[in-house]
Amino acid sequence: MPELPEVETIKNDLEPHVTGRKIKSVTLLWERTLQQPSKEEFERIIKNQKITGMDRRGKYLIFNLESGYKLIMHMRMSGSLMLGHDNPPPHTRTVIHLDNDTEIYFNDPRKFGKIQLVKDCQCVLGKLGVEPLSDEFTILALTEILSKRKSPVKSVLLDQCLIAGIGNMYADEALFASKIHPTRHTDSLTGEEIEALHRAIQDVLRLGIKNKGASVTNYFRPDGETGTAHKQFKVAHCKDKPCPVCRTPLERIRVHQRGTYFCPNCQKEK
DNA sequence: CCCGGAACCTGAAGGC
DNA sequence: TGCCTTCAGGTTCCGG
Repeated sequence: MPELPEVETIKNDLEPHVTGRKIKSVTLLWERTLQQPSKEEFERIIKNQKITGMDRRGKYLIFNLESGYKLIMHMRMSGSLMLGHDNPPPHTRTVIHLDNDTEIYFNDPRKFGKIQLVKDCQCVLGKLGVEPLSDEFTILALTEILSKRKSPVKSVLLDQCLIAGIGNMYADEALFASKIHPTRHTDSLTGEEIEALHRAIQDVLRLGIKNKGASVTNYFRPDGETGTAHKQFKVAHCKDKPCPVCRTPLERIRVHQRGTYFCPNCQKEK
């Protein structure tokens, strides 16, 4: 499931191959992937657009087009992008044909992924919260974010309106690294714990990017390689393994409707 | 505001 | 082997 480090990796891998290229056309193989505008309008607007660069915001991937339009993608659960020449992998939902005979394949087995073509990003990205690796994400900013909710701390980390880009895996990793139980309510956290959480969020995301993302399920990089971030996960998807710190068997519970991995010894409920 | 649950989907995994 | 059920979790929407 692509989260911030996976999307950042896709962006970094893809950008040098597509910047300056012109989009000849786009083939929609599963039309519901396109959220807006209509198919006809989309195909008309995108034709012959030059890609001037790429950006990421939260878990969204953005292709900047010469006309000012933005092609925005969200991988949701199982989406990935691949580069190739006339060899779309199974579950390819959209093909972007570039002017050098290269093709970008939007591959998405579960069909949850979304593509949008808009003039103004704000209608798509406007509600997103702070970028956790930006200068704006200070300890004070996190303190204010946490004070806005009285829900379990994991729910807050997953709320894209508050902090953009953290998903299930990196939320668990950040909570483990800061020794905070995932169901702890935000109003019970001490200043020290908030400081530790702030650091942990940035650490786990940076490490994820450094390792080119985590390939736990469907995630592949555009060259078909997997990332290696999951190999360094301490708790995410590690049920019944011993805690790397204290050897207590890790547990899996359900928080915010998500499978949540944690160490019952290192991350006490109170 | 907050929470729980359903919907969107398919492939993998587990039970029998 | 094969059918069946359950599970995986990002986002949106809906009801309480």
